[in-house]
Amino acid sequence: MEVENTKALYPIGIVAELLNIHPRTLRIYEQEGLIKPARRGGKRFYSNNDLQWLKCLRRLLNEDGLNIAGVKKLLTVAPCWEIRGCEEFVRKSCPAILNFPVPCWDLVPRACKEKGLVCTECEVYLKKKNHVMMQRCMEEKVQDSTA
DNA sequence: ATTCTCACA
DNA sequence: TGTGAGTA
Repeated sequence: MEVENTKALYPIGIVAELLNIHPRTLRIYEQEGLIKPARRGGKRFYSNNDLQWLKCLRRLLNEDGLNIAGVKKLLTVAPCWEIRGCEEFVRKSCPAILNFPVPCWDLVPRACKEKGLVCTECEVYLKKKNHVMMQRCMEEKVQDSTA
């Protein structure tokens, strides 16, 4: 049965235990804008989508040689909906990438625009590349590194 | 019992 | 990144 993956259910302690990530680290990820857990009464609560994203983030950070800055960059240049041509109603119910710090549908390729530069090819290339990376990452079966 | 923020190593 | 302090 498909429950709401967007519902914030887990407090930071549970998430930390489930993913073996120090609470401090989780807070830093949030501080860096890489994750946006819900807030209830000043407390953080993560959804299943958040967990999935965290697993993906972990892989990006630990295995794919990316750092926080790198992941941030990735997120700023990956308007997947534009690449896939998703309708608005599709975007709003996208199960994979949903609880991102910045909703994917709000992302706008701005790197070049701000500079008044028009490197369309480069932009498209990056978007596709990022899209593929994100898709693969989110789809991957994550093996808990429960050491 | 838990989490929060902040400072410090 | 991880810990300890002092709260809420």
